[in-house]
Amino acid sequence: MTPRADHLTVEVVDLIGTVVARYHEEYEHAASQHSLTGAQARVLGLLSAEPLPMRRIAQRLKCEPSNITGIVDRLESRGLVERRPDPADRRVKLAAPTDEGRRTAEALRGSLNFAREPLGRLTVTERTLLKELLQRMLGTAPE
Amino acid sequence: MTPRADHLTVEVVDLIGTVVARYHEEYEHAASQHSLTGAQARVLGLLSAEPLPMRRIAQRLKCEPSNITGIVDRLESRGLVERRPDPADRRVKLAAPTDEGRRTAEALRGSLNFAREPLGRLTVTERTLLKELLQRMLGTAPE
DNA sequence: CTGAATATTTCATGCTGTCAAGTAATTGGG
DNA sequence: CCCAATTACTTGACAGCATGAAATATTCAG
Repeated sequence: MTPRADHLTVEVVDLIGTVVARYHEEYEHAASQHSLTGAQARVLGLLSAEPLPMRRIAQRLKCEPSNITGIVDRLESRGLVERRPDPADRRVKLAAPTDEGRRTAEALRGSLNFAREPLGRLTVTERTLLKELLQRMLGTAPE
Repeated sequence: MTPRADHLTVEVVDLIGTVVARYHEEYEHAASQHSLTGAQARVLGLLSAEPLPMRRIAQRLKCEPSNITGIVDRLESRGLVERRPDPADRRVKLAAPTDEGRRTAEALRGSLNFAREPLGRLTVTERTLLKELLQRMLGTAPE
């Protein structure tokens, strides 16, 4: 049942590997345009949607909370993020973007041209098809 | 012409982001099963296909050659890789896997189950379709 | 109220990555 | 032929990411 190492599957995995490499490359490049590292850009992007406790950030990024301390430190020292107390729990610190942080996050989204360049080669029908295939692959399809 | 930020494209980019995250996670996990880091596993995988000069490895991984020195140092200190002189050019050192390195690389490929798990949800027809879409997207399609 | 659990930070450590400088070997123009 | 430029690799210094263990402050449960 499970495709072991048949030729087709190997080809697809290879292609996905290429997509992964290309995506990373562009993400890092977009981040460095704004003097940010990839990790910093990811955290800033997360926070621009919604302020989060340090712990939650770590869960989203699947890393240790102690790691987030440093990343938020660097973002904070650039004035892109600030730590706010959580009124509901004094142990918790909420990381929230500043106005400049929000602007940077917005600019970051704009300069991530992975969306435009490779996907621009596909028609709307093809993009729809690709979406459905990826959803099924990831098990996020609505059945 | 280019899809700017339409809903469909954003969805597809999001899905690709999820694929990228999942792929990385599984790759790192497979590597750590063998006490290797992701970078070490990537280099070992490259070399298991064919011994390469340090410079070529750096080009493939898109990083500085001085970085490769350290990674190959660590692989060499574990007996997975050895440096050999290039008979044609005495400046060049070829990094080649040892027997154990080849065995580790083989085991690594086997334990990378990204191929089996998510792709297993797709039929052969769907995998073929996905392959073609990715090829077109990456501009590697045969036309 | 006390002890366990939780949220964050700090510290030590290792790996990845960059850059600049240094060594060794090759190559090409005069 | 020879010397200057180039190329391949290494080294050292430094920043960032990531982990794990220990410390602090706070909450929570019994």
